Amino acid sequence: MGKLSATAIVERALEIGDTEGLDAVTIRRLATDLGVTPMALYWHFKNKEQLVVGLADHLIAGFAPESDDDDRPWRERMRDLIEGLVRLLRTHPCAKSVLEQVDQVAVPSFLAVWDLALGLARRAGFDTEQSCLISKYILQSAIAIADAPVHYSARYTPEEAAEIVRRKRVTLQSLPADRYPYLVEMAAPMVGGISRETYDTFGVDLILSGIESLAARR
Amino acid sequence: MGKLSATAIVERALEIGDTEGLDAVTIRRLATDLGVTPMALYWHFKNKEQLVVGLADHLIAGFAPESDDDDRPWRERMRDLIEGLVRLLRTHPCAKSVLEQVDQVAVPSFLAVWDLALGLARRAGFDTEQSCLISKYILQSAIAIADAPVHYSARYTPEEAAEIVRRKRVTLQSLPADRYPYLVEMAAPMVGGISRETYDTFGVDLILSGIESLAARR
DNA sequence: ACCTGAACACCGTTCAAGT
DNA sequence: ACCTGAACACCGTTCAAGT
Repeated sequence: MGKLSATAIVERALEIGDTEGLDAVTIRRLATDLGVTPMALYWHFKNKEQLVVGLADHLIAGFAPESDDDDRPWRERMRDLIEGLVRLLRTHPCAKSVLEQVDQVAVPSFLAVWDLALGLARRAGFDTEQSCLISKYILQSAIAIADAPVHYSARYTPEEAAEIVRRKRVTLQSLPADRYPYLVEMAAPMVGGISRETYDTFGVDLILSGIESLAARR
Repeated sequence: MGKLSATAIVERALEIGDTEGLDAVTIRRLATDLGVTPMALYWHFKNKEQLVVGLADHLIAGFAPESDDDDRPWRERMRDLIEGLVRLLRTHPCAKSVLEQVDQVAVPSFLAVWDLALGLARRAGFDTEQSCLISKYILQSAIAIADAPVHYSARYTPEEAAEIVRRKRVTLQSLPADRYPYLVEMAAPMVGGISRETYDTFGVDLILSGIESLAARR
């Protein structure tokens, strides 16, 4: 049989993480779900930190940055990269937590993304320090764009999700309007009512145009 | 005497968080540090989640966004906001984790920052949805800028910090240069050798110029 | 090679009780 | 109002042992 394997563990962990949050992904929970003893997991992963590395690697490997023989201009390739990150973060609700918690240097596929971003930034004309900063900036701002709260779908039924959004909106709307005038006014979009177009195209434009306008200055 | 108080707990928690990481901030650890029983903390905070809310509120209240009677153009005010966030994240190594973990809607001073950002975005000419996205984007990209690994100083002696940076650099440099050419080449700045000027001025410019160039389009 | 059993040192939290 | 004691249900992890 060989029921247990590293990928089986990772896949179940992502299921739990996406539906119940990364905090619910625990060695013991994983073990009972897989019909096995908690200690069985320690043969496949040295410890929990390495499990999270496995999760991150699995997630990022899914949207593999295209190969080296890509002759398109850096703007297009960088847009692809950012859009890929945003899509990843949208598809997997727990990707944000995973990428925040993991030691990124330990994740091979993450290093590949990093390297790609560095190369593109260099090609755009930035120096080494600036390129380093830009490559971190790309991931972090992709998180900002993808972080719109549309993730309830995996975790709840549509009715439950609507109820949660409603409650959050009411919370914001019942704040003192003299102290937080804009929050009260914009409670609805703030809490999840943003259109796909706004955060997919406007959001990516926001990131890219900053990079482009600084690239033009050198 | 009244040794124990909410602010005393928060201050000790921030000391631990900044020097040993937020994971080290535990109810029980906090209690022994403060010479008290773990359960004593539950009188001051309903649970650990509320403690983290307290941490976030304390952190953000420290750099209070200026009052309403500020007639300067939105660019300047937004630059101040971003610089303040970056400074906060630099001063407190654990601020990043705190802001990532906390339920931001529950933090009063965070709502004030959010409201300010929303107002400035509206003034820049963005619509409601775009303004919501921008206000999230500002915090997240500030994290990207501030996240350069200069934080070891609080946790280690200068010699230890140098040793850690050296080891990380060696790790990057010993990667296969054919797969990660740029990472290997830029290992040194990537791991902490970025100059203050690059991430303080270039980084803030990066964020602002994206917003400005999109604002100009409408 | 792959998994189990028992045990250890840690968590957050509740609930009744003290002053 | 403010804190303690004892207990509960969870963690991750080690170590020796099984097949």
